[in-house]
Amino acid sequence: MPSDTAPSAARKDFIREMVAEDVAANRFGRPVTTRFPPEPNGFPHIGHVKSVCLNFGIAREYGGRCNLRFDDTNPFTEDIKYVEAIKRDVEWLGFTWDSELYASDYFEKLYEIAEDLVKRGKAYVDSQTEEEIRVNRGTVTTPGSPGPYRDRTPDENLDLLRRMKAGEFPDGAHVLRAKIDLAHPNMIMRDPLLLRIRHAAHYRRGTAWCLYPLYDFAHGLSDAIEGITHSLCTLEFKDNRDIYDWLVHEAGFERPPEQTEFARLELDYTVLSKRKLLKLVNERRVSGWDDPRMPTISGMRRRGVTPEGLRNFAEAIGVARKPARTELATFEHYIRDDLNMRVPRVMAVLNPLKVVLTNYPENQVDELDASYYPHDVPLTGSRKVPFSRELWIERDDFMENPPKKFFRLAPGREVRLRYGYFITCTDVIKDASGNVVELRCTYDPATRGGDAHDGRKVQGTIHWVSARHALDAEVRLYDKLFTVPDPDAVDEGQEFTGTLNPDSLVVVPGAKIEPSVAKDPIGTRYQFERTGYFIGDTVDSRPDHLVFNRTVTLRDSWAKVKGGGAGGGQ
RNA sequence: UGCCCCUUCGUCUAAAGGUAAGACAACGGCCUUUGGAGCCGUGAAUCGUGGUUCGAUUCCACGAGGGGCAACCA
Repeated sequence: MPSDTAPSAARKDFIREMVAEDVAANRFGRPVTTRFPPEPNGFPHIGHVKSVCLNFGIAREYGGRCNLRFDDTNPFTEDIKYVEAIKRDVEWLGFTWDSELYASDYFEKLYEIAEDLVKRGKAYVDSQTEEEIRVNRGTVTTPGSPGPYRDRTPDENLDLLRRMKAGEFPDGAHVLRAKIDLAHPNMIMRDPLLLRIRHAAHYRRGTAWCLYPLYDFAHGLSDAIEGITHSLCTLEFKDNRDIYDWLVHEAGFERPPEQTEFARLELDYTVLSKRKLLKLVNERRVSGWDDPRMPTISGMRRRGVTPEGLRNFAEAIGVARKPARTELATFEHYIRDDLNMRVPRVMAVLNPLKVVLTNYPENQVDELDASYYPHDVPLTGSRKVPFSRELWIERDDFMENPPKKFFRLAPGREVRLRYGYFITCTDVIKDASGNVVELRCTYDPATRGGDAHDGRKVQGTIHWVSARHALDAEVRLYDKLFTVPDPDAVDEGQEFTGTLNPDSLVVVPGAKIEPSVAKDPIGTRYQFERTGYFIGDTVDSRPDHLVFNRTVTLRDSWAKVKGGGAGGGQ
């Protein structure tokens, strides 16, 4: 194992502390074994990243194993396409599972355990309606009461159970319940349901099997069957731990897994419930599960986020028992931090303003050297960028009446064109309604490459592209999907979709980009100098119609100086 | 209203009875052919009240606040 994956002595989270102690004591008598247990009913998202990094990370750090197990116990909601998405995304994140397993493969084993429970009087077949079961469970403040079927004999229960399995009864006619205590202070323990009848097509089991285990019955026992040592799950399963322990004990497992709960990820301006994400997809609020605005792994991948950036983020936020909400700035920081060190810089003008260099020869073209990386990124490489008499610059980089701290182009002012020449604005051309439509500038031939050999200073450096050589591009500027930090916290009767951000996607159809990108494969990541990080869209970009997605903006300290809104963009 | 869990800078996470630390964010400066990056610096927290102790963020009690649980979902 490489030393850099070894658990560091300091700053271990409470789960790693526990695992380290268990390893030292050889508590389980087997290697550390964890699992990532998604239900295949949706695409995995940034919240799953936290869990994946935790489970696979711990297995790697302690020389153990981590399984990928699909908790596929509900035929109504699950689909093979989600299995495929989950596998692809976990691999893309950089993890390899030791075994690929399915709870649906344990249905027979689970059934055997169910028969055993019945024979020992620990479980019974209940034939109340769903409504009756709910009513007789009581409430948080009042105890439940036993239903009329609770005292059926083991023989009677066994007969019924076998006939349930044989498919003799319709959905909902009977359920198998653990016989524990209808007045238990923990609601979960009030005779929890174990098996229910579902005459439905399961994506793996087809229609041959009709007895589906519920989460509580399937999860802990699946863990135990697989020899899991540390079963890590989110806080809302804390109360379920009682039934987890009860079942693995009743099933007779030696040194069963131990469940430990941690706080799930909550991210500002983001929704992470699969139900809500599905709704966004179904109602076409987004283009699909992989819409770059989605917090799904596939959406973030299409947006240009890297696996390393995601992993660094997951490590940075840590793991604890306190429910916690992370600021978007934290996420963006780790994404930028990773991109900064790896992607080439190119020049693209999103909102073009024409510049004519009046002292530059009409048909001359200069090929300028431009490094792909700034001085402080330890990567090398460069390309040639064509320079000519007519250029595009960013409209925001010119102001006719600039305020005090504006360092860019203005009438009479000199700026540096990145990797090009110093230019000075001599004339401002306007249309009939007074809009600036073109600038006339002069360039200084002695400043080729951007160096003033006489020691002259300019305050600003701006990006540009040669008008004649520029490629047209569509640029998609993505911003946060919601306008409020906690879109889940809507008033009673309100839909969370009411806080969707109408400007979460701004399409810029007429961007101009330097020609060097034509040779790069679709899906190449760049920094557009002074603008942000972008990626060629893997779905819609074509050589004759380039499309770039903004991954994240650069930090924009000018936006703060200027006042006004900060540079947007998750 | 019953049971359970949680509470440390604005945010996230450390400190296992002994100087409250780091990251993100903020602010100031330096540097800069990206108003990027980097570097340096500043401000910023133990929910409250008691108790145990030489000493409490840590242990205990009570209170307050937040969260979870009453699906044939997971």
